[in-house]
Amino acid sequence: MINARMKPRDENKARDILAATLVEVEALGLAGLSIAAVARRANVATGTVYIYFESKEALIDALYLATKKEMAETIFRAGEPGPVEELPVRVAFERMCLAYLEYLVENGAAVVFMGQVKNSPYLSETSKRETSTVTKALTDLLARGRRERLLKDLDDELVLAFLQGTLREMATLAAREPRANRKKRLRQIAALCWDALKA
Amino acid sequence: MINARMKPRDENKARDILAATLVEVEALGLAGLSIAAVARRANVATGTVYIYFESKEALIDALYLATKKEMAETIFRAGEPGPVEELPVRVAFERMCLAYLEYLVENGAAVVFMGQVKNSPYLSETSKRETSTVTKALTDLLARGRRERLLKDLDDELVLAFLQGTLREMATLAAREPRANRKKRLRQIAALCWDALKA
Amino acid sequence: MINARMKPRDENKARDILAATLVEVEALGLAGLSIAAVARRANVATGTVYIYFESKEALIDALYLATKKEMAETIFRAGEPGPVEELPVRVAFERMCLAYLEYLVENGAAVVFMGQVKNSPYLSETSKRETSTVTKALTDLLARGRRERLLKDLDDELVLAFLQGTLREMATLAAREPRANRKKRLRQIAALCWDALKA
Amino acid sequence: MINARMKPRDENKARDILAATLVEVEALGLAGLSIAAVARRANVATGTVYIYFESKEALIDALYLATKKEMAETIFRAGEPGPVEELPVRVAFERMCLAYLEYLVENGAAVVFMGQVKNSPYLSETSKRETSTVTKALTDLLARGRRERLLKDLDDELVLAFLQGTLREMATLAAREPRANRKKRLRQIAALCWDALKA
DNA sequence: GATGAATGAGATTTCATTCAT
DNA sequence: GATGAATGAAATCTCATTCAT
Repeated sequence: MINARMKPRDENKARDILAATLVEVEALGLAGLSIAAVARRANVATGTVYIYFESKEALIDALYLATKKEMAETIFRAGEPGPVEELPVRVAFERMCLAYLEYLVENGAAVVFMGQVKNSPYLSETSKRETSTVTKALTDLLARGRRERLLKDLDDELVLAFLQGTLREMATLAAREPRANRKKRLRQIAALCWDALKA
Repeated sequence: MINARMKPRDENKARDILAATLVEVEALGLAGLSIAAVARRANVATGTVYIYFESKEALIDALYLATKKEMAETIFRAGEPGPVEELPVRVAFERMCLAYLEYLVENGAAVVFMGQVKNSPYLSETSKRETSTVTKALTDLLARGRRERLLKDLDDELVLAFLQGTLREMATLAAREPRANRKKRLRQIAALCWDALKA
Repeated sequence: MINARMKPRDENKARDILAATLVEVEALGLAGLSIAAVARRANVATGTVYIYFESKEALIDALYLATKKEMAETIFRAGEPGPVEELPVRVAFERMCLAYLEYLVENGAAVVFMGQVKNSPYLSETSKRETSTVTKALTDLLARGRRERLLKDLDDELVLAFLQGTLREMATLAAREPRANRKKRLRQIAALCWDALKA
Repeated sequence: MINARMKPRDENKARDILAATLVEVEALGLAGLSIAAVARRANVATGTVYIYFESKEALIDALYLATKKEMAETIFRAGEPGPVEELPVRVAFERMCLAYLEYLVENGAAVVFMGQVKNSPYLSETSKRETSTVTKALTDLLARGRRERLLKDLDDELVLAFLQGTLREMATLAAREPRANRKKRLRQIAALCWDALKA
């Protein structure tokens, strides 16, 4: 028996719409985003978008949360297999940096989207606050690094902002590079970050 | 005697409109920008905006170029008084970082604007390409640093992206800090950058 | 089954909008034409006009072509039933004149519209050139008339311009006449034209 | 002593503005007419137009009356030197037709303007009614022609409309013709008109 | 649920007219 | 009188959202 008010069942369609939104924002920016274009790219009718998302704002909000979560999980999974806590700090740090960089390079659209969405009138206050609990893996590592006198004694907030800014910008650069050089380039970047933060 | 072919009689008005645009974009993002709101904030009639700028696109383009130029000049002036070429590399580097950071902290709106405008449908290709010639002061310094074996042997492009991303992100952080701590915090950041790049 | 790529579902609506445009232009001229007024008269929302016609220019262009086609077909059908080629030249000529005159009298709005639209900034060059192939019926008749030494030896272009100008102007006059006199008046006009052109 | 409320003294400027209006309407139609463009073409400032004409409507109205008057005078002067009344009807008729045709050929812009202005929202009712008293020369001639049994017994109104429509349309045609052929072509047209109207 | 035509509020842009210089 | 920047009402056009099918 299916409840008439149940959530729409076709979860693929919601995914298609979110993906289409990402591509559109990458191409034209948030200011150039129209629901009609999203629907066209997702191969659904305009009205269908409103079955899965209450409004344009809700759509953007949902994409924001989804992207944020995916980013965090990417870093988180960088420790696996095998618990991060047992690796030497430097190795774990480099793994995480590389995982995040690779994610950013492969997902340029996500980078653009997150950049656009901040300071836009669309993002709800709730979503802005929503801090991923998954960054915990990283802050734990930083704490350990400080304890072991390997890292400078800096606020988490500062370090996170540093990594955020650096990696995002440099991933954009690396994405333009030929595939062959890329691995080397990413390692270079990770080394840069370590040098910046090491005691 | 004013040239009959020049439209703007009052250069202040163009400035007012550009300034109003910056404030509006900071508040509502590029997607929330309306010419009516800009005009209201600049204390002119809607139509007046079109006397100074051909279209919304042209307005944004002009603001982009103006902001880019101002940013570059800020770094450039950091060497003065006294030619940068005679300072030790490390001192000159720190001066430039601090000058840029201070500019970014004081001009959060500009940071937001530049972030929004990239990947927007408004920016003309010409403006995107327009590279400030003023970054030369910085690249000269980097070259000197490499020659003196003080800096890592990295592409200018990579280093510029690194500084760009790091400083922008961290300036945003610093802007939220109480005025008292700020100076110290900015120095911390500049040190971070040096450590990242030093040989 | 309707092609997914075709926009107008309701062909009547396109017709309504075209008709409303004609009425508006008759009343206020092309210079007084506003899309809002057209929409109001056609009983649709302003936005709906843009579903059926890309722009104001496209709407006017479409109306121009439709009107031109209708005019040509009116003359063309004057020969039916029974092929024009078998009628005496004079009879066929008079039939065509009368048919065209009657059309013009009944469709004063079309006359006004065509007069306004020429030399307007709205008409595309393509549409201006688009010459109805249907005038062939008339030029065939003129050729036969010349062969039979019934008509003066004049360029088709000159004769067509003569009929065009004369009939349009006089139809406007006839339209103001009481219905009772009209038939007689139209015959008078057709006779005038024959006298002008006969050898 | 000059009255402060006197009419503007520079009559040339008024003429320039009227002439500029004519050219603009010929190029873009009445719907494409803007005061700014008129001013630009007349080499005056926008505001200056309003010194000589109360409003856009008044400007168009004035141009309408001026053009109408000029047209009538052209026909009128065709009889001179020497009173039309003493010439044979046919000769006088041809002279008038040719004079009018030549005027129309030389003044294509006036033809376009008059066509556009009819059925426009700009023309005042007063101006529409204003019938030139100068057409009297022509109607006198027509009356004489009828008395002498040279012309068909038709209403003046009908004949005037006939000539109006025919000559205007054919002048447009003749204007496109090389100068050399033109004289011959105009005679052809005048002959056509005579044949149409002769008894 | 899915569709896409229809809606109309609101955005951009134009332009007749005014007014300070 | 002459100028052209400034005005703001009104036009064109867009697009988030709704709704009949």
